[in-house]
Amino acid sequence: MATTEYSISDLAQAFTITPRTLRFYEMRGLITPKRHGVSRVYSEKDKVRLELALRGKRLGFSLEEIKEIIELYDPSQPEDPRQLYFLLRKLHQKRKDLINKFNDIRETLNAMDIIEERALGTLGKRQNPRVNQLPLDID
Amino acid sequence: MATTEYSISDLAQAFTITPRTLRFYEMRGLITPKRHGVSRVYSEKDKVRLELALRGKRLGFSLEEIKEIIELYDPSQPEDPRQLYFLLRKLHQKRKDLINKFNDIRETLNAMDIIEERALGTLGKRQNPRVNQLPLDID
DNA sequence: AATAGAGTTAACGTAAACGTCAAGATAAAC
DNA sequence: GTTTATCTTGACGTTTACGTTAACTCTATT
Repeated sequence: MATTEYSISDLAQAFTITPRTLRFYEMRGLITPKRHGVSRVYSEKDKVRLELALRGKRLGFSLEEIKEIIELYDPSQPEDPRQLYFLLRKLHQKRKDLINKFNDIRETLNAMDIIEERALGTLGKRQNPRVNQLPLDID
Repeated sequence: MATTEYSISDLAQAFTITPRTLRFYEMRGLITPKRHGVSRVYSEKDKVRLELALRGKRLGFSLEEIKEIIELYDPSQPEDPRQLYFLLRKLHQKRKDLINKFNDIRETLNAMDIIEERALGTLGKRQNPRVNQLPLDID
């Protein structure tokens, strides 16, 4: 397996962010690439963490919250059951956060449906109500 | 009907924000309460707009984006069909934004499921996989 | 050997979204 | 009629999440 590695500008281009963002995320402890001499070398795992970070950002999480979420993904499984239980509790907490956001989305979409119907009504048109508001493959 | 009205601190307490936030949102054009003398008086409609704003904030929208969303809700229906079509296009755009966020949530939840299963596996437990990750009353 | 290209740290700048005084107006309560 | 509470408008401060030079280093050519 060809353990792929990336330079800072590789990742920056791939995700249309700037190198500065990657250095900043590193400063905040989100990603910690190894170094080749002084230059940063990003692994596939680092890339995954970056993806997670950017998803979190799109959802409005702070970098601190994102760091907590990312740390859940750490494949270095702890042996200590207490740490595992701690992980599970954190997991459930973050799941709640996400479900709350999901509900916010749903309510906003519902309200938008009403607006659309009203607008369509004013336009004198008619159409099948409440369709395609969410992708249907929810699970 | 008892057209309910609210003071700035009424709304602040109700939503656990500060008056400063309400004044700031007004400055940015999100809410425009009428005045009793010099004091702000918030209507039921203003309250609704505030709820929308806070939902948008929880989802990570900027105040500018939130303003756009809120304006969609304006019950003063335009007569001009071109404006209505414009409204409909905007509506679809915002829906897309929301659906993107929804997909981000779903992917994060899926990844969390995997982590949980791994942790439970390490704990030597077993359980019904992939349940209760989202509220079931999606529509 | 000089030049270009990509990387580095350090430091200051900035936009967004408020927080935090300060100083005054106003209305209600005593 | 004066304290008390609540409001107002500035105006400056703060945190987050980067942007933007600046000054250097290090290979990699040419």
